[in-house]
Amino acid sequence: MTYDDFMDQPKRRDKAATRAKLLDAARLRFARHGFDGTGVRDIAADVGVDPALVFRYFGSKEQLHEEALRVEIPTGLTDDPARPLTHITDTLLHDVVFADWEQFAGEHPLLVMLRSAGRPTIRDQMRQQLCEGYLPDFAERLGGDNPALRAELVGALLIGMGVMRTILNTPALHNASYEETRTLVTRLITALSD
Amino acid sequence: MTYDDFMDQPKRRDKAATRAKLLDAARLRFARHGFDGTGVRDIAADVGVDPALVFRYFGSKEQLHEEALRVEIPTGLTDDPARPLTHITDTLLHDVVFADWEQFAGEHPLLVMLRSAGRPTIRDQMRQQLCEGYLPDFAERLGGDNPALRAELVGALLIGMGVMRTILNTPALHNASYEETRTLVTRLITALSD
DNA sequence: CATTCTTGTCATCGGTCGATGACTTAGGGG
DNA sequence: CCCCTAAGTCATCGACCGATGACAAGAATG
Repeated sequence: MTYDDFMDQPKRRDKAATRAKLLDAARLRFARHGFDGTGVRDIAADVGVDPALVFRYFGSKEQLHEEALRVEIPTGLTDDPARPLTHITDTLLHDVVFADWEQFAGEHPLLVMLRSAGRPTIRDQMRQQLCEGYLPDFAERLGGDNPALRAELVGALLIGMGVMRTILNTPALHNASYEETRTLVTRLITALSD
Repeated sequence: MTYDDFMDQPKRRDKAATRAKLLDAARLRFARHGFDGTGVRDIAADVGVDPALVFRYFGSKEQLHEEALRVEIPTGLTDDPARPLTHITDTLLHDVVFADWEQFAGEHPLLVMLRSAGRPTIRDQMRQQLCEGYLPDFAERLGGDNPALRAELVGALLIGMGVMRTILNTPALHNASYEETRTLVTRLITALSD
């Protein structure tokens, strides 16, 4: 037992800290088992605290879920209008499909939400993040007729890859390196942006 | 009230018929609200029958779900080895993404399963149908190095389009015609199969 | 009409769920 | 040292869940 563990032993009371711990535990549980598969008692038990605190701090299980899965749209990705689309999709491929989001059990928050897509509120939240956060930047750089549709195809490819790699665990995508996948995806994107 | 309705009135007892009705109702409920969001009481109420019959006929809610969402892999799609991949993806684009599966609330069974992807058994069932039913035929026709990975990219595109169109309801894919989507998808597939 | 098998119903069990409100205890300021 | 506020606990509620087994009623058979 380390010194810090020993200092934590006498259960210091700290609202902000326990709130944060609850959020962390909720992220993991929701990510692994979805909304319906997770109980407030489970989350509270992970933190070692009474389930009633969940409702005191977050109001309801739904609000806890919303706050736990809220994710800031990464800025700085698209602020340079001259940055080519393939660079952006490279980054997204890395962050959405290949990155290890340890706070979300290894998956990107968007994919985590998909696991709870039975709830209409979660579906709406997810569509909003997609349509307002990512797709406009795709469309802006794609050109051609119906750039919105082409942008959604790009989004569909990334979402689908994420689903297959981290939810369904299909073998090829699971074993493929980021590099060899990137070259194929780049080829697809350029084919879409004539 | 028609003559047939009148004949149905005295609740004729017919095991096969009520079993089938339960399966239909289960399909709709599971498709709309997912596994956890559906109760056996709901399904039985749709049919106008006692919930206990679900367990008598199917054993458990899980087995009912499995049987309700079981879907035969369409044969005749890939039995001609000379049939080009783009023809196959055209068909799949039509059947998986654009077709209206009225028995499944308008969605393809694979997408319906995704809504209940919190359950490990359902995930496994879905991966198996994908990896054994569709992807090998893709890989066989794609060529290049790592055809399995390319095949999974094709699958990812279709799955992602289905998710965005019928689960998230993104506007462009929802409003796009099958034809204009098909030309874009064809371009993507050919770019992948050099 | 009586018997018998099948189809459907009823009551209920044990458990889990989200949520509430009253209670206890820790800890810092007077 | 006491006291008051805030952090955490406890008991419990009402609803719903999947599942079981005993029972009633319809249909087939003689």
